[in-house]
Amino acid sequence: MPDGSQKKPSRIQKRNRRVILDAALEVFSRHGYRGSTLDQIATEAGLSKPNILYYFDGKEAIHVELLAKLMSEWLAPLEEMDPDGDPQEELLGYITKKMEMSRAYPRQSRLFANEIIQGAPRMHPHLQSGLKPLFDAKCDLIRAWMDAGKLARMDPAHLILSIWAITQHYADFEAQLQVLLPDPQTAWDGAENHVAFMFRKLLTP
Amino acid sequence: MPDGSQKKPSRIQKRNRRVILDAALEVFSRHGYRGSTLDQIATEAGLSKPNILYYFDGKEAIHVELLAKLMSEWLAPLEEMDPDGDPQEELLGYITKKMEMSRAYPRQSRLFANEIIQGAPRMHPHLQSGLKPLFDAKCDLIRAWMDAGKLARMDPAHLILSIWAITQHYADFEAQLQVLLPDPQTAWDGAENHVAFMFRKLLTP
DNA sequence: TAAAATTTTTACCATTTGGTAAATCCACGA
DNA sequence: TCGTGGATTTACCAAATGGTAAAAATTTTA
Repeated sequence: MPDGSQKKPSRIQKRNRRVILDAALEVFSRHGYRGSTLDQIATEAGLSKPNILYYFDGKEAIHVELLAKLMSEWLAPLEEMDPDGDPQEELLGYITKKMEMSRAYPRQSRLFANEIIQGAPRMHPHLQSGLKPLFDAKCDLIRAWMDAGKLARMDPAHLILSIWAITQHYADFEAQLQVLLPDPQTAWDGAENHVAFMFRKLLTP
Repeated sequence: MPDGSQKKPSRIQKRNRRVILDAALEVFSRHGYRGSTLDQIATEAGLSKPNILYYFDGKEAIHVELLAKLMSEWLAPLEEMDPDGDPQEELLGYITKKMEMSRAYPRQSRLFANEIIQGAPRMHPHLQSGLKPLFDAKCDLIRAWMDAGKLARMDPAHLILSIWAITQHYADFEAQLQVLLPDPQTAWDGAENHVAFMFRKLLTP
């Protein structure tokens, strides 16, 4: 009796939960929570709808699990920013990593964007308890770097927000990009170059 | 017999179409196309569902009309960028105007974001025919400014994309912002300052 | 003011949606 | 190999959804 149980998951259980979550990510990231249906997810997963409800307590449970997973994966690179490293290299490294994530995992980025645009109804607690403390800590770190004269002085909070804005944009607005910059390879290379150039110039004291 | 007809609209017709479009903007911008229902729009508009279908051909027709309106309003400030003005002031003026629009009309911004994130199914032609030519023209203009040594050299396309990314972010991710920067007044002032500072430094040769 | 036209409501409908109960299938250890 | 518990399907619901037909109410016009 799976869904939210605590027993050790069997091989088939692990496989199907993974398949379902992957299908759900595909669907939710495109249509948002309310715009997605269990039937779509079931079709995408190659399973029947009741079969999906055998593994998860319901539509919302799947969404919540995806968001929780997203949160930890998405925050990791920010956590890794080293207070003892070179400030500019640490920040630029973070920016590069975020760009790579946008390119490699656009679905996660869109899942997050959808949730936030819709007012973060299911993610609000996670933002408060997970994101906020880390955000504040990193703002302090960046401010300290600026105080030490290692970075140009500016508002650390808005600096981080700009980084998120630009890196996420390339994932979330892919459809627009494909119209404006038809060759994806050139577009991504150009994007990474531009973003690195932009923030290097901005951060240099 | 309204909906898509051509006769001169009566006073009551104009008022109700406006009320419906405003309600639809509220709902679509929050939940996306598929996540929104006619009942929600009807409630928000203070009209009955059949009454709404008396004024519009259907759910999709409302959405399409909103997107068309959005397109022209959103492109105007970009069009106004004057080739004969001072390059830095023109670009910074555009950026400021976009920030003001994000603050004043976050619903339009979210409507657009939702549509693009979902793959631009209804807006793709508009992007191709409306946005793309203007985008290319402004890229050429900016490149010419750079060639004249008036702006730091960089990829004009990605410069414009960065501007859009950051200005839209403040509208679309309002829910996140409210967690990270709880005082809205301070947040917006800080945002406008930061964005102006950032792009001034970036653009200065 | 009465007829004509427009606007709104009432009463539906077919389909979709999230979800359930029970029957059936199937893998695997004794 | 056979029984047992986990996995899957079948057959359903009740509610929600986009939409329609026609009656009723209201406004405009002659």
